[in-house]
Amino acid sequence: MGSLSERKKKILKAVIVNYTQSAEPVGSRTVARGYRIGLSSATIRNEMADLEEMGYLEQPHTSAGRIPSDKGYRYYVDHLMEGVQLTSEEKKAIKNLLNAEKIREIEKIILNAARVLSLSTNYTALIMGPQFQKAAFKQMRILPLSEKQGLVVLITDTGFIKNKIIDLPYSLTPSELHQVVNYLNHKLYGLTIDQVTTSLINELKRDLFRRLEILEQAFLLLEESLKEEEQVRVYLGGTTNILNQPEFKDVEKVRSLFSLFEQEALLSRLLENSSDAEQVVVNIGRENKLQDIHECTLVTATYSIQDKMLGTMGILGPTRMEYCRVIGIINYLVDYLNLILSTPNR
Amino acid sequence: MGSLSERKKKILKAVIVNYTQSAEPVGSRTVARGYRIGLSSATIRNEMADLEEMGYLEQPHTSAGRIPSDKGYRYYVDHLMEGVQLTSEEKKAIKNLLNAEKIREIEKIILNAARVLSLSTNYTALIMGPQFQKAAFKQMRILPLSEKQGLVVLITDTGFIKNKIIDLPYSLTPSELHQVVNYLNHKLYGLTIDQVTTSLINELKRDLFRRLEILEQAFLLLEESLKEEEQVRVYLGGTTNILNQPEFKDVEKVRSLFSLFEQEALLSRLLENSSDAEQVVVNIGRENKLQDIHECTLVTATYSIQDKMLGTMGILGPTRMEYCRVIGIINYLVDYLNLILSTPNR
DNA sequence: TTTAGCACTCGATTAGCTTGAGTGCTAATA
DNA sequence: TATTAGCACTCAAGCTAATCGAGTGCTAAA
Repeated sequence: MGSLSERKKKILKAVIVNYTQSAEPVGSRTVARGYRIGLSSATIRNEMADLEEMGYLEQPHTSAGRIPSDKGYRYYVDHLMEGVQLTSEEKKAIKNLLNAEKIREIEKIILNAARVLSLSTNYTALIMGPQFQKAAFKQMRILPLSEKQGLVVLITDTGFIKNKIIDLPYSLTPSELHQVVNYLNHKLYGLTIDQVTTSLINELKRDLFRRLEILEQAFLLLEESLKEEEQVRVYLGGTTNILNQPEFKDVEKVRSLFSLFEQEALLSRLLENSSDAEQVVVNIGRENKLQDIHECTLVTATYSIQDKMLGTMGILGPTRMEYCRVIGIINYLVDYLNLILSTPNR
Repeated sequence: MGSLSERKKKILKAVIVNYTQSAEPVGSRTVARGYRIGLSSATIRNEMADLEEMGYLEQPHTSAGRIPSDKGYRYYVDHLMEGVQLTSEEKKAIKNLLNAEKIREIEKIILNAARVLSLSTNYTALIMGPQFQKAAFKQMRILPLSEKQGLVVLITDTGFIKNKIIDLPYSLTPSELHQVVNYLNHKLYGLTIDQVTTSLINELKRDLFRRLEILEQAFLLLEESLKEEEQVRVYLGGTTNILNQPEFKDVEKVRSLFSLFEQEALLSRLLENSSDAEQVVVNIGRENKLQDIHECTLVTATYSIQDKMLGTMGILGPTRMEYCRVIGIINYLVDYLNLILSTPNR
C-alpha cells in the first residue's frame, strides 16, 4: 500500500495541503505553480488522473479539480504527514488556559480541557469523563439527611465523587449504620466498581446478616447507587466551531450532527471504540461507524491517571482537517493532563 | 391600547393563527376564505392596511401578504388568545415522561423536566437550576480524603448537594475538625447561602478562635466553597428542535443562536430577568434583551418548592410560536413540578 | 517521458422572461 | 356611508438561455 512513486506522494500531499486550506477542489495548475515540484501542469494532470483511479483522489464533477478521498487522507496521515511540534507559545497558551485556577475536582478539569481543546483547534471537542465503572472504590459515607433519608457519598481513587440520595431502612440506628459503612469500606477498598457486582454484594449481605443482623434493605443503597448503569458523561466544547466550516453551510447536516451531540450515549460509544489504543487514533470519514459523521474526522486519545486509563478525548472536524496541528495539540494536551492528574496533591 | 374594533381583532387573530401554522405571509383572500368573517377580501385588505399602519402587521415586500409584528403578537397574547386547557392525554403523557423513575436528586428532576418540555412543545427548553445562593443552609460535612485533603459536602434545604475538595490545614485533628463542623452546622442552620457572607464568616472565625483556638485556615474552606460565585447551571433540552423551524434555514442564525446556547452565563441572565414574576412571562422578539434572540419568543415561568422560588424555566421558539399551547404546557408543568418538589418525602 | 496546445465539459453566474399571489385604488353598489 | 367588484400594478420566485472560466483529457511535438 505504501507503494506510491515519490512524485505521486508529493502531488497527493500538495493536493491535501492545499485543499485543507482552501476547501476548494485543487487543479493541476495550482499544484504545478505552488509546490515546487518542477513539473508542468500537464504531467501533474496525468499523475492526478492516476491517483484518482487508485482511489486517493476524487473529482466532484468532470471539469473540476480534485479533492482527497478518505483513502487519500488515510495515506496522508499514515505516510506523508510530518509531525509538527507546537511552538512554545502555543504550549504556554494551552497551559495557561488549563491552569486558570487551581482546580481539584476532576470533572472541572475535564470540562476545562474540553474548552481548551476546542479553543486551540477551532474544531469541536468531545471528552468522555472518567469511567466510573473502572475506577477503584476508595471510600463511602452515608450522611443522614432526615429520619428516612440519607446521602451516600462514594469516592473513587481517581477522585471521582458521586452522590446519591437513598431511603434508609427505618430500623437502622446511627451506630448500626456506621458499622455497616465501616464494614463496607473495609471490604470494598481497592476494588473497581465493575468488580463490585451484585453477586459480591449478595455475598457481603449474607456475611453481614450473620454478624450484625441488619436488615436486608441496608444493601439496596449500594446496589442502587452502583448498579444503575450510569451513563458515562461526555463533555462537549466548541460545538459551534464546526459551523464555521464551509462543509456545514447546509442546515440538514448541522441538524444531524447536533442531534448526535444531544445523544450522550452515542457519543460515549463513539469514543469508547478508540479507547483501547495507546496512541492517538484518527478515524477518517466513513471509517467512523456513525452515519452522521461520515464526512467528519474524529481524532481521539486516551488520558489516564498514574497509568490507569480514565477516559477518551476527541476532536471532531471535517475530513478536511489540519491533521498535524490537531494531532500535535491533542498529544500535548493528553500528556499535560496526565501529568496534572497524576500529581499526587493536585 | 386595547382599542381595536372587533373586526380588526378578528382579522389580526386570523392572520396570526394562519401565519403560525403556515409560516407564509397571509393575504387578504386567505383570511376572507378561511375565517368566517363574512367580509370580502377587499374590505379585509383595507383593514389590514390599517393594522399595518398601526404597527400590528408587517409586509415583507409590497406584493406579499402580511405577517404579524412583535406588537401584533403582543396584542394577541394580551387580548386575543384563548387559554387552552391540555387534554387529559397530554397531561398523562407529561406525567409519564416526568415520572419515568422515582428520582430524588433535584438536578435529575430538572434535567428531565427540560427533556419533557422540549419534547412536548417541539421547541427548545431552558431550565435554570436551583439558585444555590438563595437556598438555605441545612448541613455540611467534611470527609477526610487523605492527610491533607478533605471533601466538603454541603446540603441545602432545597435538596441541592454540593461537593468541593479542599486542602485541610495540617494542624487539625479529626476531633477538632468534627468540632468545627458541628459548630458551623449549628450556627449556619437555616440561613440562605447569600446570608452566609464573608463578614458573617469572619465573625464566626473570631468566635471560634477564642473558643477552640483553631487555625484560621480552617475557614478558608467555607469561604472557598461558598464565595466562589458559582454560575447557576442552565439545562437545555431539544436544542435541535429549533432547527426544524423554517426561520432557521440560514446557518448564520443557527450559529448565533447556538453560540448563545454555549454561554451559560448569558442564558442564566436571560432567565433571571423574568424570575420575579409570579406568572408566566412572554418575551416577544425584540422585547428580549439579547440580540441573538430578537427573532425568537421566550416564554418563562418560575418553579418553587414550598413557595420558595427555586429557578426559572423557559421555552424558546420563533416568534411565530403556538403561544397558547406553549403557555398551557409550561403552566401545567410548573404546577406539576411544584407539586412533586414540595412532596415531603419525594 | 515530458510538455505545449487545444477542444471539450460542466458548474456557477448573470440576465431576461414569465408567473402568480397579493396589493392599492377607484368606481359602482347596498 | 360602508362595502364590494374590478383592474392595474408590484415584486419575489422560478425558469431558461447565454456566458464565463477553471479545469480536464487527449494528441502531437520536443
